[in-house]
Amino acid sequence: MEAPKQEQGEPARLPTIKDVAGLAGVATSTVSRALSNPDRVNRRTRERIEEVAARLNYVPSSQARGLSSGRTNAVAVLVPDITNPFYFDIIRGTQHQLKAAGFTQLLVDTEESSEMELDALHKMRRSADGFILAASRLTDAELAEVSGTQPLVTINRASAIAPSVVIDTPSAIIQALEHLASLGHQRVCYVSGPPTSWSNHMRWKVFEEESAHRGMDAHRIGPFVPKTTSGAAAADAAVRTGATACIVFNDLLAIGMLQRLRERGIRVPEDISIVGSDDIFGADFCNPPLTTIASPIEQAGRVAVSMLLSQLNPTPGRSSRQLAVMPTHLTIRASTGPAPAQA
Amino acid sequence: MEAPKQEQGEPARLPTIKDVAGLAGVATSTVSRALSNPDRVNRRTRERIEEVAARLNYVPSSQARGLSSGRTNAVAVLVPDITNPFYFDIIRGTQHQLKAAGFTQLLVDTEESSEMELDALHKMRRSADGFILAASRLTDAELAEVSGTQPLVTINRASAIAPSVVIDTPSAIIQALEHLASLGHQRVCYVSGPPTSWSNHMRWKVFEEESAHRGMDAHRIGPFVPKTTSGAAAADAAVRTGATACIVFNDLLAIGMLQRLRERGIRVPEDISIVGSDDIFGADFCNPPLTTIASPIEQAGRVAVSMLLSQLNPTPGRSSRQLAVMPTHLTIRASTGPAPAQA
DNA sequence: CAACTTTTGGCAAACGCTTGCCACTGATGT
DNA sequence: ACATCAGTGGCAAGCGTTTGCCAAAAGTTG
Repeated sequence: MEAPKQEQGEPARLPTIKDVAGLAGVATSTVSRALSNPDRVNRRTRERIEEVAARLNYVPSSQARGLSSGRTNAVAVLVPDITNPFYFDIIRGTQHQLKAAGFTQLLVDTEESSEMELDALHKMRRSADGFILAASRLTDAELAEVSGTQPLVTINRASAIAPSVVIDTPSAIIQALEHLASLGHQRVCYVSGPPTSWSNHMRWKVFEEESAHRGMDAHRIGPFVPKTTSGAAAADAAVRTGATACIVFNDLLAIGMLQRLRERGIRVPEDISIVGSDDIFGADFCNPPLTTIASPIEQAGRVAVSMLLSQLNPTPGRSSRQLAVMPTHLTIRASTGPAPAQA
Repeated sequence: MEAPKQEQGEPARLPTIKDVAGLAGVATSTVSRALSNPDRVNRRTRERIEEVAARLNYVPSSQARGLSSGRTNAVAVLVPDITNPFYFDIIRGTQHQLKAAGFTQLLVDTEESSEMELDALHKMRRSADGFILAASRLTDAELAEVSGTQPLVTINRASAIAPSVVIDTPSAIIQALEHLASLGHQRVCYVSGPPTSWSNHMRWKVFEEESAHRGMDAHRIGPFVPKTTSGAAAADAAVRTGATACIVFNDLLAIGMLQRLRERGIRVPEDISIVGSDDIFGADFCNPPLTTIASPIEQAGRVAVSMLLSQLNPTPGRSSRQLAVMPTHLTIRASTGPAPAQA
């Protein structure tokens, strides 16, 4: 494949603010202001400058801009696992909102590791104006330290320390248990995810309390890596508890369980009911379609961006919001059904 | 939520190369070289500098670096639809490889629009060293123009113009038709995707040729927006052609069709066989699991990055590769089966 | 019309780094 | 002993913006 390398004859130097200034007959400072601070300059001048800029196809260098202004117009979004559809939804949300605000999104996969998370936070502190931490794996202390240094907002990780947007887990778990109770389930099991996950912790806590409150028999298994591949182990463990219904840390794991149960000939929902969480892509068309705790994840991403941005340039009047709670609702599909008759 | 705003007392100016130079007793230029061009400096000096840098927790400003060196160490990845799992796989691949090479990934959603694509290409030409265009919607002319200006590689869009990595579509379609033929299908249908998609174009071309070659009766329907929501229309149209088997532009659409067919009580594969394309997340657990044309998409992303990087700093010896073809294979699951007996 | 106050635009100093060029030091070759 | 040279390190000129400060111009007021 020796395709001809087409070389550019002209190095085609990109036009700079200087070129614009020259052609418009003003100083570079005026061009700078005309473009980023329009009121600071006479309308006529501004229009002339804009015209020249457009003609030259001028695009300011974000590098230079960042260097002199101290702002980068970029926000880093840190997710534990870029592979997980759940985060895709968040990424979609942040991407959308950031773009709307003229910001660039820097996507980072922290691979479920708090070290990588800290490292990224540190390495990028110069290249991003702020951070969005999705499902942070940081300890409270670490979070506090980082939060003191740079603007950030967390998703699915509440703390008094940093602004955060969280899913209304308690309500979700309660809804799910209510649903299961109404189907006659008595022996229920929580299938847990990563031990470092705050939301996993929350879910179990509420699960435990609420099932006790309803006089249900609560089990817990795990932790499991929240991937479909861990579903087999989770399914086997779940069956072993004798529970007739499971609430699973997330849909990925739940879908994996579904597959395993099917392999083992255990019918869902006739033999065991499964409730997932997050309503990710695929939850509606797996087999059987998954009953799951749905929440507006993409919107969570958007809200997080809004909170971050209002933190970046604070409106003197009102202080920016410190906590946003996203509503949840149970989406009932075919993976939950009446509890099997007593054996 | 009036949480106390914790203000930083000390502005905590980040250490610069100057600070490091000061403490190490050398000039900034030496620090710069020690850090980015280690051989240019004495080992002892370098070690001292490194020690100081580590102690100060120094991180070079990518902005300043970029400004003076002309390189940004960032690559922009443009995808038509960030919502589509297919691109997630690509993004995963590029992300992984870029990170390994110390590059930052700038993710852009072009929303299936060639205008947005061109715009991004233009606006970001200063902030990225190169571009990866996944399933570009650009015309040949546009692509040629852009390619002349900045380093880029395309994925799933071959052209003599720019380096590209493509999926081996012909082989894939042939395999699929072979599979269908061996199941006794005679009347087959191609369900097409976006008209601006090069790969869609290719698939149909090969489909047409190969089915003619095999004496099969080839139909074509569409174009459809490649999302599950278009599946219903596609399914209805497909049924109407009387075809007993469909090859579908992508899995998203195929999964949507599966759902619709199920609703209509048309059995897959007993009444009609469906072959998807891409083997995205979900293709293995939908109902029925989808027979699909699988290819190493994530790897395609990685290869694209490699090609781009070798284009960025060319090795004098060998010219960088202009085309990479990713192998494909048919993953047979449960959505294809013997053709129904003649009506 | 003088004395102010706004508006508007220019000057030049950063911002933090890279890099071409030069100078110095020892080592090597003759 | 002298010229040469590779290895090191410093100087200073950028890179393309923003922005504080100042001055000229234009508008307002009494």
